[in-house]
Amino acid sequence: MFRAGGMSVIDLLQGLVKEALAGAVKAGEVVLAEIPEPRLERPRDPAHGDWATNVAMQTAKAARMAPRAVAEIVARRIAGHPDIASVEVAGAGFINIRLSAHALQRVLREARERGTDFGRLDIGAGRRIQVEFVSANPVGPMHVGHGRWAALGDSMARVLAHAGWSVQREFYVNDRGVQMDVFAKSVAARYLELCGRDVEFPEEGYRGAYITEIAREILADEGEEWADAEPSAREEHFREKAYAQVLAHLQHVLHGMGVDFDIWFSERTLHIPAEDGGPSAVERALARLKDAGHLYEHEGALWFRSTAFGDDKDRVLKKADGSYTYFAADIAYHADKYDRGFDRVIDIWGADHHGYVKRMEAAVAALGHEGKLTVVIGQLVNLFRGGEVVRMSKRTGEMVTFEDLLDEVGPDAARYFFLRRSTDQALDFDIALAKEQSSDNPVYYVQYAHARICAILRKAAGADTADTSVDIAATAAALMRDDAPLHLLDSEPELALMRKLTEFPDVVEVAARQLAPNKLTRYAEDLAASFHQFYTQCRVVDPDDIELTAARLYAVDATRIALATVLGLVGVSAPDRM
RNA sequence: GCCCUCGUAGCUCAGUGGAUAGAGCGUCUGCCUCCGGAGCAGAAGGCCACAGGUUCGAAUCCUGUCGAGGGCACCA
Repeated sequence: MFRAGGMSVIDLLQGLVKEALAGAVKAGEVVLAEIPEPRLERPRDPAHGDWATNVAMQTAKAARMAPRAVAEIVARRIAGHPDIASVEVAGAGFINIRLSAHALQRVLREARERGTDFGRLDIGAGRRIQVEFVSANPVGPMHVGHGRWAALGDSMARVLAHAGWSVQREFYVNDRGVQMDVFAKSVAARYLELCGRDVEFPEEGYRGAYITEIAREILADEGEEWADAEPSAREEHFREKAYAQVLAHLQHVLHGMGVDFDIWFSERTLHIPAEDGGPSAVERALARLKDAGHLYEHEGALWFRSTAFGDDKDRVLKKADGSYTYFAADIAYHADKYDRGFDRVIDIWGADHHGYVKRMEAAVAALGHEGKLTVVIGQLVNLFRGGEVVRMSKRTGEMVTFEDLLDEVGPDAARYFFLRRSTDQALDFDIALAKEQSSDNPVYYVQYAHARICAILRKAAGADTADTSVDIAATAAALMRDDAPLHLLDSEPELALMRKLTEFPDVVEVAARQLAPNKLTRYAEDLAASFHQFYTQCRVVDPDDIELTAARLYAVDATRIALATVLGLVGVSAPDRM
């Protein structure tokens, strides 16, 4: 693991510990065939130091020594380094390390100098990764779960990019199949009703009011000419009109939350013949599996032997009637992804699709890309309003859509709440809380810290603290002194703030590796808390102490940059004023 | 019935095999002559669902039981 740009604190410590252990081995104090990569962590209890490593426990067995004995040897070799204030051996063999104020102060320069690149890593090494998410059927409005998956996918994409991957966002459009037909029939039925015709609404049709809206628009645009048209022609025409309208709507709503896709991939294109008239993508994918010996025929259908790759049962790809299953198209779709050169593919699916994971992994393995697909299961969202469950009826189509929610709580609160829970947890979303502008609402807590910093900067620049016309970046740049005496920052709240800032690159790494954007919101709240504590105890702008003011302004601005950066990864705005 | 995910403070949830298991909300008590009180400090609150196992060490890994949600089509 290495990081673009400067060396982070954790890298420094890891290097120190490893060097110390290697030195001990070389000197014959410890006998080890292999030096492990030491793991550093922030202890929960501050009495255990700033950082701790359990490397002595990891190696004690192989070295045939007591863990504490190994720890003592390593500790002795680290002590005395200018970045280390103290080293202690504790407990079963932990090595507790306290950083010198000097080492902590360096993170402020790192943040200031790197700006929005603070915490940027190179663990992706420029490799290409695709995140496919939302992929809602273009037959109606998105539900709230789609909104959560949109926030998840987009934030994952952001944090992966920050970790050095080359990221593409993709939306798979299921624009063929039974649902599209039902959709078309539903619109046609409403249209005929509007024309005063006596029609029976399809039993399994979509009953949402939006269907009538679409029908009404077609009627306004094209009149009643379709009422007497041949039914199949009418349905095909309506399907395309309605599809285009819904797709545009999906794009509009997602854009409203700051989620924009690079590619909208049409399922239909997988079924049309190649440009040279050759076989379709689906046919090519099946041929590939067939050549590799993974297909067989049974009872008139063509099957994929997915059980050979860990699936529960084999799956049909081509039905007895000659048509392809959805799964066949999905295999072709994934084959296409890898053909496009992605080193890794992430699919975010709703919890209702988790039964589909094994077969998809089996297919990807059969195509020769084992291990390059990660399916993330996004759990659903339960809506509450002031503690009361918001009831929805699928039958009547009455529901609170994602768009409704976005209109009511706004994109910042929506995204922040969607990301606060781990991905595999069902989410209880309280609309009343998300709208509340108080400390009960974590998104405001974090944004308030940022706005508060901006107010301090305005104050320091001699402007009114509430003057919105002040350009914060320019103000900060003008105020900061490269020679600010950072060594004055040695009180506990100041040190705590700097310690928290040193964690940021690590948070980015963990969030990217675990595909866990909820680590970002948690960190944002921790950092905001550290700042608020600092603010309460440390007066920043003090005309009687120019030097301390310069140093604290430097720390405050480093915090502003870190807050803005982490909020950027979450996809939430960092307001100058609230 | 089989498969997947989840059971952690009154509530909502963090917790990458490590030390006395954490946060927010809620409850109770304090803090504004001072840069934004949308803030800060403190108190109370736990058999990490249960039972075994793995090891120096388990909320975390394995097995079983109980409970919650979801999935089990030649649908998409």
